[in-house]
Amino acid sequence: MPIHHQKKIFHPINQQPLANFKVGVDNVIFSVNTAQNQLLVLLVLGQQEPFLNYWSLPGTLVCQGESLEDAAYRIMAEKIKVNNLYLEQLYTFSSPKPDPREEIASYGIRYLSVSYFALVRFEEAELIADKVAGIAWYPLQKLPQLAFDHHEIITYGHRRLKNKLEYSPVAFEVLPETFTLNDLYQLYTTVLGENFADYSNFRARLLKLGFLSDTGIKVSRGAGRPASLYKFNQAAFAPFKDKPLVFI
Amino acid sequence: MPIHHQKKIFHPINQQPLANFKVGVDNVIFSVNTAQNQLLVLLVLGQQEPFLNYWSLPGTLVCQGESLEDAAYRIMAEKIKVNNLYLEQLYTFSSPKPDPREEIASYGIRYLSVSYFALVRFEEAELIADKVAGIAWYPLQKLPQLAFDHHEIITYGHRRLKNKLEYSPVAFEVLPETFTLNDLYQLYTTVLGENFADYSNFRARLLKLGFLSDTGIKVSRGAGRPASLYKFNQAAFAPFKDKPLVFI
DNA sequence: ATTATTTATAGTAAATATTACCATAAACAG
DNA sequence: CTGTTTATGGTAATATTTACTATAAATAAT
Repeated sequence: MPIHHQKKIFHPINQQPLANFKVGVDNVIFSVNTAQNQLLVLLVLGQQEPFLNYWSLPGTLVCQGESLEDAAYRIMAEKIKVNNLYLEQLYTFSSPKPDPREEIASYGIRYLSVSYFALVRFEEAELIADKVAGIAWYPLQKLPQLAFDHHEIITYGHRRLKNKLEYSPVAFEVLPETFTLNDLYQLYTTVLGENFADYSNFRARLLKLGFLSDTGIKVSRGAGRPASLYKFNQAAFAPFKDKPLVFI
Repeated sequence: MPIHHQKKIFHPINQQPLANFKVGVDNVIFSVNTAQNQLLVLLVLGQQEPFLNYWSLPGTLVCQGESLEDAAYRIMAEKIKVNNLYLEQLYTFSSPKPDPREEIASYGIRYLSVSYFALVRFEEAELIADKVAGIAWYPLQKLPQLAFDHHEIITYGHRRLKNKLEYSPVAFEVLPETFTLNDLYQLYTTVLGENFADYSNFRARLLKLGFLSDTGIKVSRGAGRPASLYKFNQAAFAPFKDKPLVFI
């Protein structure tokens, strides 16, 4: 193994020694199973210490020449096959303690975790079980014990998802290409909870906005009148871009 | 100078060499001059390369044993004397290129900038000119040329400030302890632009919410009927906490 | 001193949006 | 067939938003 000599560097003003960091990226990947009305988070089972036998958020350490976003997209590519993808930075978590991984800790190197928040379509997402002891969608209500502060990160991600849902058309990143208005409604209730506008008013509001186009295709799911399949119309949404728009 | 031996560490999966980082914190500190209706950002004049003679956001490198938030508060304490303070994390910016500072770059160490967003009361904020070539409030509309991507960070911070103002009582962190309803209105127009509810409706809306208490004290500023000084009533605001509340 | 101007404050009527429902349509289940 | 279920369209009551008017209390001008 090559040895890398590195001078200890001091703060130019207060002369305190600077902390050395490795930077990791952890993704909170959400998806919604519309059939079962479940909000899901993707977790992986750690294959080595200190994550061994613990479920955790899919993450990676940032390599040379790689931006944070690069790393976040790399995680996505390594874990999931998907056509459509929404990704944004969530929050940066740091602890003043050194990294828990022995090899890194022994050099007093600290670990910084930049979390990203992602949405994928459940129906078209294919998990890649390569190189991990386990990978699975977990319902947000039934999370296992998680490594480190990953529970906190997920909570933070869920809050962001709720906000996004209310103020942006992010729902259509999570729904299949075509969906019924009930699918859309169920998505909102699963993510936001039960207490908002009733179905009838929700329908009226969304249709009035005019960026949902009826495909004319009807689907019947068990009993009841068949529902129309709708499509999100990107062009018709354009006028609302950057305008504060409340969906629910 | 002590020499610090450090093994080159590789990614456990893909065997790529990991990047080494120094982490910096940069604060976007906002304030509002209610008298002149100016939204201000605090800038410092760099005292050494590569910031020499460039205005930039007040920032620092994270020292050993210091959390990101610690560092952000340290910047505040070093630059400004203030009783009241609002601070939250903004965004983490990274470039895949090594740090531009020669000493750091020579070791292939990269620089990660975690930005924080702060609000202080202009009237009670006392700038500390210690150890810098210059420190000053700049109107957001008249920023000088800035070091690195600091312009981008400020733009991002301004967007966050606008959102905060619309959905949280953050205005009262920036206003003096007591203020007229017109002060409040001017703050909103300065930050958000002219195009929202007229003054009369703005007043009615805010007063109806019930968390502004009239101190009974009147102030006369030039011509016109004297205005009542109001106070933000933290207790009366409590019921609105965590509820989606649109102010404008 | 009187009148005009300025700013603060209160209020109101029309337009719009929200809410809680109801009625009917179109499927399935018995 | 008849009841049940889900989808869809609609309506009346209520609440909110918006544009605007009126009055009060100060300063500025004549």
